[in-house]
Amino acid sequence: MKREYKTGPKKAVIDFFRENSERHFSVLDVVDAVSQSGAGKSTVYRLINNLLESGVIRRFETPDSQKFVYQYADKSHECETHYHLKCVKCGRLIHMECVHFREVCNHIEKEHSFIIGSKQSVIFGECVACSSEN
Amino acid sequence: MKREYKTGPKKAVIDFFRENSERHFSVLDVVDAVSQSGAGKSTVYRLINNLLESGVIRRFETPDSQKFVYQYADKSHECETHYHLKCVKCGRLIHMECVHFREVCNHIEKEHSFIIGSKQSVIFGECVACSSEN
DNA sequence: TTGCGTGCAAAGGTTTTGCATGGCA
DNA sequence: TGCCATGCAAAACCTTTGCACGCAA
Repeated sequence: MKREYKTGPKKAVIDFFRENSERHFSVLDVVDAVSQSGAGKSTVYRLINNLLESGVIRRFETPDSQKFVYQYADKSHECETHYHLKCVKCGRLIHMECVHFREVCNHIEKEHSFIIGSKQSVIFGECVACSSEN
Repeated sequence: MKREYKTGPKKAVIDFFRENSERHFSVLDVVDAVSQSGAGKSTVYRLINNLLESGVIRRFETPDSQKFVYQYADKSHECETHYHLKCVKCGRLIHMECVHFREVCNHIEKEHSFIIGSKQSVIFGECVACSSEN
């Protein structure tokens, strides 16, 4: 049986993600952010992969770069049942409850023969704040 | 003023994407596929970046791997105006015209204050063929 | 005391870059 | 002939791995 230890680096990484849950970071951003706590690079890589697998954080692609970014997955949200909008400008993730959207998903499943994975799908666009800046 | 040359490697890469427009490939897949034509690795990298920028191909993330894949962007489809479903199993890209979906996008823009970028957003899920396999 | 988690350094893999050459127009 | 595109090799980068040690339980 597998035990799990509570350690400094693990706490540092989780805290960092939680305290900045509105934003996303590349692995190296995180390495940088927690380096003062003494956590090494490979540990951060290992932790991020663990957290990703256990669903504590989520992974996103960025439109411009080749790198992935990671963001805290707030478990207080019921992410199984709703949909996600992500602003390509500021990175903000919006958890959207929307009956109409769910109805359309059902429609797509019936009429377009496609089962939408709401967990895997992120709809990109621009949030109010960013679009009003233009 | 910038001229553009018609060259062997360029033709090989574009042809490969066009002839396999239903599927997606990593850069190294393409390197492999066109290697017989004599095209080198760095050239393929450069070509893929060019084609991506000019919109001839599109980039997708893969759910499991750290690598991106690329797929021919069929210009005969009016991708500005419709939506995209992509099967996470087989990679098939479905160009969906759907009035209901468009209505919901308008709804989201008005009520949820979020402007959906239909070009950037890909909805992941499972196509009929793949979901009936289970 | 046990064995998981860590740090360091090295290895592995992918992508980019520099530079001389080749070939399209 | 001019200059863009290419191939090769090296460099730059990012990520994973091996191993010995430290530390939580």
